[in-house]
Amino acid sequence: MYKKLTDHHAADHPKLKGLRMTRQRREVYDVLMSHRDHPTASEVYERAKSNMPGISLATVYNCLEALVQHGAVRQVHFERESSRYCPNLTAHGHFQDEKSGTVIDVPLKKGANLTDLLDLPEGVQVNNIEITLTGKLSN
Amino acid sequence: MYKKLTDHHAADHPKLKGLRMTRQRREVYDVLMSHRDHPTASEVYERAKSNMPGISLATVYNCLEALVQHGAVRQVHFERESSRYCPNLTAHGHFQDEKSGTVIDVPLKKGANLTDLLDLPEGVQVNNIEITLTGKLSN
DNA sequence: TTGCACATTAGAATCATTCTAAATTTAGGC
DNA sequence: GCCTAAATTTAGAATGATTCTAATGTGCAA
Repeated sequence: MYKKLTDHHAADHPKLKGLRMTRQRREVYDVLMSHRDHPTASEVYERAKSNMPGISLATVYNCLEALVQHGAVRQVHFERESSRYCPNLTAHGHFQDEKSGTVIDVPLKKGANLTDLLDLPEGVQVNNIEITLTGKLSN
Repeated sequence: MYKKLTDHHAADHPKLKGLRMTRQRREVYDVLMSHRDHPTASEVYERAKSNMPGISLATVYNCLEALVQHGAVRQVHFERESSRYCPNLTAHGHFQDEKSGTVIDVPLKKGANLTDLLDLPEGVQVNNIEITLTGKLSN
């Protein structure tokens, strides 16, 4: 007998409709929702193992990809570092401190529309935007 | 006898002051300035070889890094694809067509200041900004 | 409850990039 | 022009994140 998959979890988010809900995907999603920092796949793997010791790294990659595909989670990239994962679905960018590597969300100001600033060619359809800043967090 | 390094080249750009100018760095910089698309290191390598058959891929990586370090060239990243290199030093973002992979510059509108849109914490020092868009180029 | 399309898994494979250590070259001082 | 120290180039090995493979397991619609 397995744990019933209908128990309440963070994973009951509307964005997850249509995604086959396995224990592993639920666990990976719960890890992202509960920490809300910007973990890499390996960090998600380490955290997921504490609840689910048998989960594999390949599965963590698979689950993260499925969640990204379904728009439940966003991928964040700095240079060519490991991808990081962010469950914040509002319009925002990311700032990384050069010294510590810490990543924080950078909200867009209310009513701000990035594409207003950009001189895009006619007729392009934009599906994804990433805004990444790096620098020093002065504290 | 080598080709004199004082011959006129695209590489005489002011941003190159203070950078020891080797034949290889000059060649790599010339490749970037003359095509102005957004080649990967391997693409730069292929192009550089036609003028300088003995150049190595490791050297192309080294030269690109030196140019980026000196602010003469910028690195552009889409997801975790190979880094691409861009000699356009004005404030701009990049758009990648999902089908062809083509990358184009996206200028910021005149007078636009990205950080006006962002809700940055007090006292952060921003050293680099990347704006990357992906989608479909409808033509 | 069952069937099967889809998921998970361990380990191998891939591939961009960095590292290593030896040979070469640059730029500056004479 | 020549010499030297320090920086650069080079081929090939190493690294490391991610993806692939093929065998096993499972969610869920009927």
